[in-house]
Amino acid sequence: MFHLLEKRIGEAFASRIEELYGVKGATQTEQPKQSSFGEIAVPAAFQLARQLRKAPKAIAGELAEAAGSIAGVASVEIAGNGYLNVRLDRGYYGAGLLSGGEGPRAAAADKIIVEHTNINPNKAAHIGHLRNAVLGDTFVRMLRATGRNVEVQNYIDNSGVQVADVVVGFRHLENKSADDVRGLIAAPKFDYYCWDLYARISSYYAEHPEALQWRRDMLHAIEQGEGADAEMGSLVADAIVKTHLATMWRLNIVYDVLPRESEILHLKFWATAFELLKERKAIYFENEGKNKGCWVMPGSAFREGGGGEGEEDSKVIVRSNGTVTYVGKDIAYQLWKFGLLGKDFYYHKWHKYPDGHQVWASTDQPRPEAFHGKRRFGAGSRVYNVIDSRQSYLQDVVEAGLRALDFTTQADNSIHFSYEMVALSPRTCVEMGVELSEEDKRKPYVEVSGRKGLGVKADDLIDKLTEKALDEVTSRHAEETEDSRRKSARAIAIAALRYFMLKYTRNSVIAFDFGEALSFTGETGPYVQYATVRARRILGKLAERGETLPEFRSLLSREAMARQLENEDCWQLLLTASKAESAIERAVASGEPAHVARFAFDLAQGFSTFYQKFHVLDEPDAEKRTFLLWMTDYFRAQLERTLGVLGIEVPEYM
RNA sequence: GCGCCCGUAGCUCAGCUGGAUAGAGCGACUGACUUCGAAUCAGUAGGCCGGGGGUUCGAGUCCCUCCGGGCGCACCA
Repeated sequence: MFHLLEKRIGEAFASRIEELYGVKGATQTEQPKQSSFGEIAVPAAFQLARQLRKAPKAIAGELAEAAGSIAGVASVEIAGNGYLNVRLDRGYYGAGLLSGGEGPRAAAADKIIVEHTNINPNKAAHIGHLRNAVLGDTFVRMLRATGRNVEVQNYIDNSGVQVADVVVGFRHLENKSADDVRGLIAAPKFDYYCWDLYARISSYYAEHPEALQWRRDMLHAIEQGEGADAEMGSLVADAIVKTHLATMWRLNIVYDVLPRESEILHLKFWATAFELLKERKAIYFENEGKNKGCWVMPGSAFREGGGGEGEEDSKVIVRSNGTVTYVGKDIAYQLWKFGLLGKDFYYHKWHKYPDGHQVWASTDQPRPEAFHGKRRFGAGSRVYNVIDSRQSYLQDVVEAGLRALDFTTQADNSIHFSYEMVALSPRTCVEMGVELSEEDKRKPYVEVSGRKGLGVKADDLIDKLTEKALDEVTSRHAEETEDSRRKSARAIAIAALRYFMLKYTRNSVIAFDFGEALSFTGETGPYVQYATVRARRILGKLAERGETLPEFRSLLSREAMARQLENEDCWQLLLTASKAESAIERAVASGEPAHVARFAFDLAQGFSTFYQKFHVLDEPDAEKRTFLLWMTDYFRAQLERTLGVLGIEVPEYM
């Protein structure tokens, strides 16, 4: 509703401006800082002042005069030195909300691909990965909530160095056979086992550089895809991917398809991309200098303002030994995402979630259960790669690759959805018993490192949060069964975690601190849940008293709405609650899930004041009581909807 | 050296494409549970938005510069 009026008012003034001054263009609207100024402000007079060489105030006067009547608008006033402040017709607005407002939106035909999570399948997920997955998943939910068609991909680098290292660990440090590893996989916490093993082999390499030959051999064996080492590699990678999906499922995060690097290799995606790059002269063969014998992309392709004719700035795509680098594979993969490669994977069913959702994984052979044609993956019109900002250089190269191939539109639609890293606060390091170097102690935060095994594992954090939530729930609801209390505790823990990961904007470094992450008061997920639970409770009490929810539409006429909304508190609260659509749309436009989180908090805060101020069920005046009940139900619906976009569930009690 | 990001209240952070008197949470201090649940609410204190220039009707927001901090800049992924 608010969204609708913003648009209508903007358009109305745009057409008046064109009529009066012959100036075309969209007219922007704002939300005034002070509620006493009205609901929507139009600063158009300031922009026009320069072009027309006229005082803003005079222009504002003429515009206000010409405004005429706009449906839903009560008045237009001139304020300050040229603002146009619009006051809405409260009865109209309330009645509009009651009758369901905006109507359904048209479903989009084209597909947006969001790639997120992308954890190396060689160890347990940690908090850094959580930020990626929560950010990606929430953005997906935002896009879907606003009618977009989205496909979620989780790229699995199952044939890279990190997997190879863990297999080297099993083979050379532990002398394990494939069956030994199968045994470990069957036992709990295989991902934790690998976490430690990975740290061990990393430090072994540091002390015994000659052991790096093991890695090279292993990498080769895994890439070939044959032999005992390759078997162990896929065993490890597949098992770890399963643990990652399980961890993410705890957080309500699911995927549609898992494209795997092994298939990119075996199906020769790269070979096709390579031919294309050569043909269109996006890369060239270097005959001299330090990159002699390599295929490279000139630096001028991806660096601002060029500079880069020199070899210093160019990026190797194919090494002198003929193997392709990571970026090269990524270019091939990106081409596939846009359906530009002329090739596709085969797929098989990888995993079915408890709710029935099916995840597919790529495979290099046709399989009986594979599908054809109809529901192909990839071939999106826009691609969001959720990857931390440290990789922006490589992302620039990938984009430049598309551009060099003349896929300009696709390059423009390749979006690096970047975010800053999650580090550890020094205090948290101490709590975890990590010894810090003198240098690290002076830093504001310490970087997480898989190689050093330094980090907070995702499952540990979720467990810790759940236990704390369970304590809180138990202290209030000792009468409930353990199962029931655990169920609430899980929802609360996930809310705390997801909200914590979302409340910071993307390019702010999070210095992870247990104290802050474990907080359930103030601007947190549980706070928002609490407001929702309370709203539901009021409606629940109504039922307990033997009453049903009134027929709002017949009982609350437009006049009744107008009467009730004369109350300034009610009006302001309703206004806040009705901005969900507008807030989500704005957050999509700015690519900032934190804005949705912020809105959820505002909403919850609004309801909390409402709850405090009005005793709904004890209200003696019949019309007012009906109105307050409607407000309660409306808040409940908006809270639930917004929490849904954040991937947060509402517990029955807390 | 080059590129990107950050610097706003004691702490952690918001501030949408420049707009009216810069906002939250935590922490501190006052108050409010016989009430639809206090994981809450009402209130107080706390700011030269890192410094300095500029652009204009107007700058936390844009440009330049300096100072502090972080991250990148491999024939690693």
